[in-house]
Amino acid sequence: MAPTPEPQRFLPLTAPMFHILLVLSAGERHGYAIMRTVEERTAGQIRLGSGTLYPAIKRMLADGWIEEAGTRLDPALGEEQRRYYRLTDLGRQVAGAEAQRLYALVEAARAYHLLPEAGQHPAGWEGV
Amino acid sequence: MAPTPEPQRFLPLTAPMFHILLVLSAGERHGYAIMRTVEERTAGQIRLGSGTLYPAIKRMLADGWIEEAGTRLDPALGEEQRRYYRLTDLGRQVAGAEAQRLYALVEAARAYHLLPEAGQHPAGWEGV
DNA sequence: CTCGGTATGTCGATGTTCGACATGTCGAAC
DNA sequence: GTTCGACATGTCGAACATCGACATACCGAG
Repeated sequence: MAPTPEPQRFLPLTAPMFHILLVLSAGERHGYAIMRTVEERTAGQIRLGSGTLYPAIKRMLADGWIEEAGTRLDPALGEEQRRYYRLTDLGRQVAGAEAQRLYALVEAARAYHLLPEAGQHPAGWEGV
Repeated sequence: MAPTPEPQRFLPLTAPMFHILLVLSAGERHGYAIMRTVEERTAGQIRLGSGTLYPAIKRMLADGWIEEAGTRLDPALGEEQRRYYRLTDLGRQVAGAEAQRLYALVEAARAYHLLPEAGQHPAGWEGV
């Protein structure tokens, strides 16, 4: 039945790992841009230090969740040493599987009245 | 504005910790019952070993998320050595804050098309 | 009387995060 | 011209949590 039963074996993901997959799902980025985008997206609430980010990238490459999109020599920016990464199919599947896991937890939390009722957005949590 | 001392400072929670809070939010339980309830609730997908559970309980007690509800000598069960725990107000707040954090991540995942559109439940994920 | 389930707990190995440090470039301010 | 902050990548050690295995003990069924 399941064409790809694999991505679940990596769950659960840690928070930093999921945040990285999340920003990469929106497009290619280099390491520093991942940091900044996460910080921006969460209004400064989540900050990835380089000691978290770069080892995480290394593991994701090794596990085939992401691949290098080429070191770009941006013509407008001198010759910067930036390493760009993009999600692989597996990476997107892992991110999707983790998102479904989180979704199920949120539903459970609602059932136990830890959250406002379905459809209602709690104030101040629009985009973390 | 915040009447209580920042439950957010404990976030993010690890998966085992949140599962424990989740089952305790439904009522008092002893350690072994927590294990079995989590396993039951997730159709056997999540299993807490005792090496995860008991140290986690110890930390939660120390941080005031849970409190001992008394060692019960169940009259029908001889004198069993069971330690019951219940959520404190702080524990419920921490669980709620974590649930909101997860909710925001799910919304972000939806915005990035990692999940089916709003309101639709992906098949086979009703209660994990 | 042995086996499986209940019940609590420790131990060591492993893996991840976190903050600090290291290195180097670039443009703007002074 | 040099100092400063932002960009950019990376390593290191300490701290912490999980995980599976092991330890202990009681109980009832077969």
